Amino acid sequence: MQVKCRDCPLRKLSLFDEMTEDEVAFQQSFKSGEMSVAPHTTVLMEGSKAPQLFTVLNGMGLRYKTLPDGRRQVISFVMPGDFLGLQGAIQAEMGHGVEATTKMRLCVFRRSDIWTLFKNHPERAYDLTWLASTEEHFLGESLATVGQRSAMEKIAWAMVLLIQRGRALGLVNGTRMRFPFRQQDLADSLGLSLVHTNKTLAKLRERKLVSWIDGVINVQDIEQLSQIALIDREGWTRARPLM
Amino acid sequence: MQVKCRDCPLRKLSLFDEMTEDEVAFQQSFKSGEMSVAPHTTVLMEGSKAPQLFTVLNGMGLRYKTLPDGRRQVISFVMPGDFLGLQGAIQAEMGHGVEATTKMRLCVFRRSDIWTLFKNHPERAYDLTWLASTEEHFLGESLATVGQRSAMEKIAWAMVLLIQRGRALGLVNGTRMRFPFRQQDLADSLGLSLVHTNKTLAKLRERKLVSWIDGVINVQDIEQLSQIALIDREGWTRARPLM
DNA sequence: CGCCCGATTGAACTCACTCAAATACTGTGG
DNA sequence: CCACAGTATTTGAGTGAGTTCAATCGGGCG
Repeated sequence: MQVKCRDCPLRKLSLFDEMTEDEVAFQQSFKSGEMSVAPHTTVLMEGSKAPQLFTVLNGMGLRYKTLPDGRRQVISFVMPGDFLGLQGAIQAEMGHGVEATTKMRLCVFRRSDIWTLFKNHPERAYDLTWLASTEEHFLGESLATVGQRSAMEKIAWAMVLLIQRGRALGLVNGTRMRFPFRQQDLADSLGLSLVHTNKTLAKLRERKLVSWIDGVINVQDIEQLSQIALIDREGWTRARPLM
Repeated sequence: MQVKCRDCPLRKLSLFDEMTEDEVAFQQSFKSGEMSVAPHTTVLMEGSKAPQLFTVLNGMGLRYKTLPDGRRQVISFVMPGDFLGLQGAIQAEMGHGVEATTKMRLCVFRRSDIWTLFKNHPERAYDLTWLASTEEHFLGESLATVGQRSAMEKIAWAMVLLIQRGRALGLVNGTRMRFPFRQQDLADSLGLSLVHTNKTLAKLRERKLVSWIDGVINVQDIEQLSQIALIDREGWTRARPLM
């Protein structure tokens, strides 16, 4: 029932780099299985050293960190094509947890094979570094947003980036995208309270810039949203490796 | 006048991994020179694709991102042993800028040699990924701080982490460490205003937990500071690679 | 039907921000 | 050696963006 790497639907997206026959073959051998999880399952635990690495085939989720007193920071939203668990494989342990918000299908790799990859497949090792480095880049953007932007700017920023990402993944229908999270999740990702997030979303809805109703985001005016969010250069549409 | 890698003073610190003869030799061949810069020099420009990579030999600086309207987020403080420019080498361009706050001496590497490294030195390639992944980890921590902690918690958190890092680098004298930044820099790193940063520092000084006067931090009660900051596990004292 | 969870709205509060001005320090030129 | 300008720190006062508390609404499900 498992998808062969050569038939992987994700590879067809222009968002992802072309792969050589050889690379596909190696990737296939690297793959140790698939995993399906129910909504609200913890895929990787904060602080754990998981024996596995994952690539998200479909479904959405989030990465998060919790403070000892329970406050939670959502680090990023997880979408198809995302590679999970690198920190746990390279470092002793994961710096954040990952949970599947919807049901999710994941491609599973053995952590212990990582070294083989570095030893015998330098292009793929390079790709891994690319991924880590890109993640770092994106976290820098998030940090700037959470640290410097106002609530209105934050929400607009998040909406623009989400829709851009969704578009690159073929998840956007016209101006609409499924977004199966709670307002609390968005609030926790931007360092805002739930109430204020709700009120700010209401304002953007009234102004007919973006709505998020019944789990569907509808971006009506991405130009103006980008302007509010102070987004200049184009976000993450560049081709990236797929593991 | 240049330091040979085998004599590199940083390598003597227990903070950094042991290196084999072979690794030292390669590192030496990878090294293309040294660079000294005056205080307040931009080492890497935001959005640029620099042809060089650096390891900081000594001096301090900061990584930052600026919004189109001038607001600035300080991403992290740069200390000796830090590896700079990986994003520019792997991605098309740097996601943040780097400036030397004090005068700084840097070890210079050619960006174009990166591929050789992946091809012929898998252990070092692994180390590079380690660094990127650790940076990501740390940015996650910062994000959680900026997004979730209160001003008092933020400042306490920053002071604890800085002193821990300084200690690992042998920059701490008893409880004191040189910290050649402006309050504005700390404020920009935590998403606080200058004024509030100043007042919060004053409170911590009155309570005799930490003082920061004349460019010197004096941590008087790290226990209580850690408690305020909600820091549980020990920070970054684990051994790391040195490039 | 009743329960639970998430979204929504109103109201009061407060933490952190902005504005403003004084003080302290450093380097420069006369 | 002093005057002056520019920069960083400190302090006070008033304001406001965003928080917290609280209550209601609405849909899905057992």
